Amino acid sequence: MNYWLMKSEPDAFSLDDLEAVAQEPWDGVRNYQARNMMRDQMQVGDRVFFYHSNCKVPGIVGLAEVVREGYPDPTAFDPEANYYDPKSDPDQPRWYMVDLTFKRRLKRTISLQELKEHPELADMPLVRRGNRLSVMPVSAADWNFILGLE
DNA sequence: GCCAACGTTGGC
DNA sequence: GCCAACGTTGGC
Repeated sequence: MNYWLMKSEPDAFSLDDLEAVAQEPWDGVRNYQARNMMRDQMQVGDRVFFYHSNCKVPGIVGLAEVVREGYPDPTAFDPEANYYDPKSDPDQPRWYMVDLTFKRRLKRTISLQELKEHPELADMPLVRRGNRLSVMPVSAADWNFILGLE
């Protein structure tokens, strides 16, 4: 089993939104590194930190789980969709996604600021300057350490 | 293949 | 709203 952190802007899709649905296709990711992780590495049962970005207090707000492994993102083929990519061919899809489900909300938000205060987490891509990946791996040690902060 | 221009992300 | 960091695009 692997651990991940996935970012979402709460104005667009929040943890509450995830809780309200049985299963959510994580469509719209248009970054190759993130695509590779979703397509090649994420497995059913993997645990996910759900992170709110671009908001008042950015941080980890809850836990999710992968319930469907990587498959082609259909929004890339839809000219009406926000994330339409004419270069993604259904016969050779460029973009992939996974499905997530809500597990639970954290008792409190573990903010980015707080995460940065712990030297134990200094190697996390999340706390590195300029990091923009919306999907990133989390080590088991970091996963457990962060849950211990809750 | 280089790199300038441009668009996006996301913390602050 | 600002702007630094980064990815992508496209001319050459």
